[in-house]
Amino acid sequence: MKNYIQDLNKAFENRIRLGIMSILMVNDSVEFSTLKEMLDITDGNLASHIAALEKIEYVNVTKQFIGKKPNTTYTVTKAGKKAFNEHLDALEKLLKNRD
Amino acid sequence: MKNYIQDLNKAFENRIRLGIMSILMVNDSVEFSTLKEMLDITDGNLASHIAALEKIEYVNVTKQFIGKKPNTTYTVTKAGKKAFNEHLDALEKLLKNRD
DNA sequence: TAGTTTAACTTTGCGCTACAAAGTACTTTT
DNA sequence: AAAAGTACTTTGTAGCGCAAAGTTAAACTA
Repeated sequence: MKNYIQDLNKAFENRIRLGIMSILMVNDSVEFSTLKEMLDITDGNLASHIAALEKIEYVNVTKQFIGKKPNTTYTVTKAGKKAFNEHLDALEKLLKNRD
Repeated sequence: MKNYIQDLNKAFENRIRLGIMSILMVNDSVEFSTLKEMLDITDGNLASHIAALEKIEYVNVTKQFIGKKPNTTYTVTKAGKKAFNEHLDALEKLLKNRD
């Protein structure tokens, strides 16, 4: 049996980061507040997980003003998409393995 | 968007426990040493993860002697199978979600 | 214009987790 | 008698996850 466990990405082990990525993969751009609501977590917690994904360059941040309000949106980077897809492939193989 | 994140099982968040379960799901009974080799981790680490799965009754342990050697084998319980399948369902839904 | 609110953080602090390494118990092999 | 094998348990450390509180800057509010 090949060891697909090694191919799982540590960055996506946490459920919240898994959630962030799965949302960003199917939405071009998502706001901080939207993510916060979807995931139902505290803003601090979200910020720290996003920061982790930003640091490894899986997620891009865009800060702007919409009207008078600050607005932060996130997108997944090319590297992030690749890494996430590889993670899903590894997951799939791991779980379908029947040696 | 329904929050499938909540349906993910904390017990399976760790990659090693995910690996243990995925192996036990498709093999009736697996030895300690086999698991250790397949997962390529230290025996202490494996023992502690197995202990966690045992404690919540997702895994059964059987100790016996084969010839002169002690032999410990593990099987997944009914509850373990159910929990793992539910976890996989949640994963699938989370990742396929396109709202 | 002082005080409150909103958005998006950052910092703090604590409890929990993961892991390697070392120690243990019992047995077998040398 | 000593070494090795099986399956742990214990120890110690570093890191993580999270809520809560603190921060910044701009914007309404009285």
